[in-house]
Amino acid sequence: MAAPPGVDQIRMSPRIPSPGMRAPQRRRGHERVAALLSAASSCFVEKGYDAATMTEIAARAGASIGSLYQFFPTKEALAEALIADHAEALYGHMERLVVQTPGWSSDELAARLIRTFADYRRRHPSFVVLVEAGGSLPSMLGRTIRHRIRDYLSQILAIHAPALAAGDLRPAAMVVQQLMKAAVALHNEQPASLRQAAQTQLRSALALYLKDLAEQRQPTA
Amino acid sequence: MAAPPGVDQIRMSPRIPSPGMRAPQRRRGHERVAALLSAASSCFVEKGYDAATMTEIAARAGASIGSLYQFFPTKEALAEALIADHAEALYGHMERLVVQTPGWSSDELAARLIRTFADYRRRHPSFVVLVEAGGSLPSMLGRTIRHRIRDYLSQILAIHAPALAAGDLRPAAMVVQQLMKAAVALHNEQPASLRQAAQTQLRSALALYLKDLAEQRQPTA
Amino acid sequence: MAAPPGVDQIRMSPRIPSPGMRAPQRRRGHERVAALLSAASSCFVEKGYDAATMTEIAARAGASIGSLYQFFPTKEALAEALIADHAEALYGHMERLVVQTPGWSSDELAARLIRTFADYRRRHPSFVVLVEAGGSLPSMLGRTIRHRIRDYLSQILAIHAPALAAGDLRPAAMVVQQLMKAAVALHNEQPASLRQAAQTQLRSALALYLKDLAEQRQPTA
Amino acid sequence: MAAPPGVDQIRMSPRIPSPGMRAPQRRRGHERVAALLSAASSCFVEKGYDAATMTEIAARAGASIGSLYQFFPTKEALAEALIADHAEALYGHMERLVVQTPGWSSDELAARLIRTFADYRRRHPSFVVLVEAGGSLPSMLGRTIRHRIRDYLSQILAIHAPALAAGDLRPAAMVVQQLMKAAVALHNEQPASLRQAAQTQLRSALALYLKDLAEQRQPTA
DNA sequence: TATGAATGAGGTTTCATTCAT
DNA sequence: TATGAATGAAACCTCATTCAT
Repeated sequence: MAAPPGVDQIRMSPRIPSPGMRAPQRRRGHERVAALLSAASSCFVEKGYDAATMTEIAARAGASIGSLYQFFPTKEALAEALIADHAEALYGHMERLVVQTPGWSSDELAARLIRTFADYRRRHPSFVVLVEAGGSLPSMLGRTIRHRIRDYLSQILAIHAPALAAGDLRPAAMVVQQLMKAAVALHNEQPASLRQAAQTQLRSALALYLKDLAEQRQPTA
Repeated sequence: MAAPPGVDQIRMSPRIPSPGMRAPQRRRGHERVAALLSAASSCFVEKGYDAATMTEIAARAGASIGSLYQFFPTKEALAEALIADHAEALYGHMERLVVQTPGWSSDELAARLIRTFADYRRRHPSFVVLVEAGGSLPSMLGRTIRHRIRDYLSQILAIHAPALAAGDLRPAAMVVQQLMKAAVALHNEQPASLRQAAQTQLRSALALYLKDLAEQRQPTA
Repeated sequence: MAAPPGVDQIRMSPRIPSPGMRAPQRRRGHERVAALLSAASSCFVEKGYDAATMTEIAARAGASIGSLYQFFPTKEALAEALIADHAEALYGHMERLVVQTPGWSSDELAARLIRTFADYRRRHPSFVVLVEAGGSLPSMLGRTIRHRIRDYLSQILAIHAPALAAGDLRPAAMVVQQLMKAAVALHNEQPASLRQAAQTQLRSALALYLKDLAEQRQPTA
Repeated sequence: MAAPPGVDQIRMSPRIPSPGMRAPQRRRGHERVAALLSAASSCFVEKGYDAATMTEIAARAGASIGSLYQFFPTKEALAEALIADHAEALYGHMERLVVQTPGWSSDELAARLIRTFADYRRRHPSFVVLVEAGGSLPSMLGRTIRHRIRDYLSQILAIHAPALAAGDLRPAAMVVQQLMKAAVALHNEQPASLRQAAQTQLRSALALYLKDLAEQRQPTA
């Protein structure tokens, strides 16, 4: 189930057309779009949003530049289509986590959260690149997604630490979110042994924090 | 003592020229270099490394494009000079922290670490932009600095958690480093009340982790 | 059949794309490429390789600068495409000379050689400029072509002076090649009467040399 | 007596100031000028007239750019000063040849001519570069020098071939001049064995031509 | 629809030359 | 006089985007 390196897993099934993207009408069109998104993804990962060029993306997809613009009217639209695709997948993961949270200890929850995000980042490397892309990609999508992820995390925390004051929910979710980013960032570290040790440590830090949240104010009850 | 928004604090005293930068030799030159670095810093912060243009940087510094290139032969050299300057300041902070660590509890250490990094990021916003800049800024400096910061954190942990197994030192330092990045990232969040609550939570998470490290294996003693 | 002054004769038929040049694929593209090569040729002749600018070449061809770079990714590639075209023509002339050599006296051979080169230079003025261009055009093509021309001359000499020692063939060819360069250079001289007289003299010098080569060691036979 | 490679032999003795060059007033100035000319010479040889930069020339001479412009108000003036110096040396050689011509056979004359020019080019490599420099160096000096050399050659031919019709003198001188250029060009050829063989051949061609000139119309007398 | 050609503003960088100290 | 800073026109080249076939 591993993706070829540098190529994100993009849904090839009929997609909800993102805004700014013309919906392909036929089978042939779908293949094109998938190839274009895949090419875009690997370009963005390898060179970053700014340095990736529409011409090269088209070439890598075996398409002409005109063809690329037929489906994605701007570079930004292309990036946003990718982000939207990736976000959809991430939302799915989060929803599954929310459902499963009730049965988990802090240790288990910590492990699942970190594994989910680390795996996601391995499978969707371009997501990170695009969401972190500086002022050059002036999309609001990143912000929206971050907030939605934060919502999922809030739900999870509400389940895991039911006694937590309502006002502490979002700040805690923000911290957990940052720890997820950390888990993702650690994936770049070399050598592998160090990376794994660090990930173990991070899991431990997260577990401690989650346990603390879960125990908070419970004596009050 | 706060810097004007978007303008990093740049040393105006005679600088150690970074590699690739031509050193000014007259007073006029030093002033120019300071103005150029300051202009560069704000441009990079506002637009990111790629989108910032040499032309605008020169204009903002009230200099001609030729003047800019007199001292910084490439855009990359300019960015690296900035990074090097900022890194020097950061090293200074870290050294002070190392010295002070012995007297601190986990709570105090967590608070100091987070405050140091959050303040630093407020004073040197361009540092973050440049160190995180993607493939477009192909400098190795970021890597070097990250490793050196990690060294400082290892020292701090060795003092704070003397019983920690030597092999766990660096992984733990990596985790702390990621938490510092988190503290820095939280500085962008709005509104302020949420940001402060999140920072409190982060401090708590870090304190828990540090305490856990400090207590580890101590029963053995 | 004379070309307009300063404009080389460029093949308008589908060209073999030189290395580094993107091949046009539509009719419009072929016309563009021909216009661009022609404009480049006259610019190079008038100003030399260094002083000719891509901007002016594009303008002279009635194309935008982007169009120029679409087909020739660098100034050097443009020059090399020109050189390669011209070289092809020159090789054709040389092959015809080789075939005809057997029937000629030294006087005739001298006249034909000189006429061939002088005519060629009148029709392909940019060839000379580009092949002699100094370090600024770091192409290896010039070298290659020079050697190949020398090979043709060696063949001609082997036919014309069959008794010549094999080891003397290439040195003699080099001398003949230099005399060809001289014939080409004389084309710049003014006034015309002087030029013609000089060319007559040069023909005579070449004829003497060829005759001497042809007679060499023949008593041995 | 060999010059360091790549550095022309420039007169260090008080020089006749070229037009456009301010005469240095004192000893110190002379050294400066000599260093600057030497640096310029090697730069021009290595990179060609266009690619050589005033900044690098100054740096190589251990001088500041301001200092360079103190003595040579433009790049062109610098090149012309160099040319003028070299030309002076060449004129000296030619004058000595003229004086010695009467005693020489055609073979000897050919050998002497070729040796003179080949040696000269080895000692003054920048002369060739500058005189051949294309439209970028719009000096008339090259033309003037070429004509003066042609005059010397005419004198030599008048002595060596006294029966030659007056109208044939200059055309013949032009041909000899081209052969000298050939001798100079052959100096670049590799390997050395081939170069020497070619030079022998060239000497033979020149000798044949000179002998022919000398014998011409003599039966008439 | 698909393709490749066309566009041109704008980016980085160079360098001869001038100027102020 | 000597130095290094300042200048800015202009060079090469890129690339998102549009157009014509």
